[in-house]
Amino acid sequence: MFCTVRVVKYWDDKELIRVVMTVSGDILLCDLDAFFASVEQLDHPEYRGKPVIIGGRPGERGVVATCSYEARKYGVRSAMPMVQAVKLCPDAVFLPVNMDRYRQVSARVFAVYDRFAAQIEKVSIDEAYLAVPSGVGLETARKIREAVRRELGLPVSVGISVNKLLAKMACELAKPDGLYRVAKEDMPKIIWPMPVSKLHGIGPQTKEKLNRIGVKTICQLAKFPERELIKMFGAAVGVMLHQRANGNDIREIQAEREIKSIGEETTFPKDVYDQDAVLTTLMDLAGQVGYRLRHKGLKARTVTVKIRSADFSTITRSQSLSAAVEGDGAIYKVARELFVTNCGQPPWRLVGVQVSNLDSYEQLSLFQEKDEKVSRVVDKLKDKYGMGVIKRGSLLLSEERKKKQ
DNA sequence: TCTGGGGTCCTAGGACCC
DNA sequence: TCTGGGGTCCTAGGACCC
Repeated sequence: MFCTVRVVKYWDDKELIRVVMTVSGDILLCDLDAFFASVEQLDHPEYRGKPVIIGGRPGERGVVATCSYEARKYGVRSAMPMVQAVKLCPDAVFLPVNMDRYRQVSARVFAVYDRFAAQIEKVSIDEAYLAVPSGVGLETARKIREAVRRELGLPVSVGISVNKLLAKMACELAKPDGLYRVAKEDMPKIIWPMPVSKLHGIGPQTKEKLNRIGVKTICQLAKFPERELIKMFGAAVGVMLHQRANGNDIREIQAEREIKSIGEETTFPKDVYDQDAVLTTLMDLAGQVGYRLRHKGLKARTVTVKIRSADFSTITRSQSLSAAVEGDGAIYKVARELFVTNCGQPPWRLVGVQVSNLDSYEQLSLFQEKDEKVSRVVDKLKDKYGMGVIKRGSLLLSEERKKKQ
């Protein structure tokens, strides 16, 4: 990036070698406020100023994906069960997730970011880190906020600091619709008094564990002996906690990120007792995963199924293959086998299919050719007529039933 | 009050090889 | 009869994030 200082520290002879890197230059975290809700309010002026809750259908299984700040006043939060959101704010506007539309708007926002920074890391549909030269962070943030507001009508909050962690935390302070800069020297005054749960990377479990040993604030964590943290959380996590509490973060801006896995899962509207019905869903999911895999020009060596029972207990079972696959049928074959041998007793609540160990595309073996040719024809139909046009699942399943008889 | 769906990274044990 | 050390891969689960 702009300037790098490395300090290599040997700790306890040879147990741990730590590298601390200071990167100079400003990091911005741009986060679109209540993104899905903001887009809906933009597209539907009648929703403006009202509590808007986006997620699963009220009354069915599902959670809140995003809600507008008006809804947050009632205590509604992301990831909250829909049933609870309805109770808290029954008069809200409830909307389903319209991901295609949000992706469209997101692309236009990122195009604006592109004009202001050479290095951009897309974190999610509504969040990105930008690297800009040292000293221009604040000015760039103002321009970005102004441009996104003027050109797209959306509020975006921006955190500015010297690394990703502090930029992220600055952004939390900036929300809603603001900007905030945290200098490294501000750590003790601004960040340290906060509870540990506010530190990016500390979730409910780690918070509880820390609280039990009397560590409640980020300041206490920063001053807690690192080797004790390593004993409690393992080397990687222990060091990470210690570094972050002290405001150190060596993660760089990654413009291109390699895809590690592709997965699809479904929670049934009602628990399912019929194994064949689950297998039909599994086949459908395998088809969706295969479609995305091939579209990225990838093949997978590992297939994983996820099975959640009615009592919410969840297991995953995976199998790695000697040769990478990309065909719907090949993925399904492994997933089916894994499901049948591990599914336990009905009813089931959720099934999922995931592929990992990804390789870029290579020559087909004769053995795989037929399945993959069929999958490609199906892809073309889906591209042309939409995802619902054809389901190989029903076709393959009926063949399976014939075999059984 | 029941708890989505898409991911990433880490841990830990076991197999296997040299 | 007691027993190495390092490395890599695989598997399962868990924590966390958006």
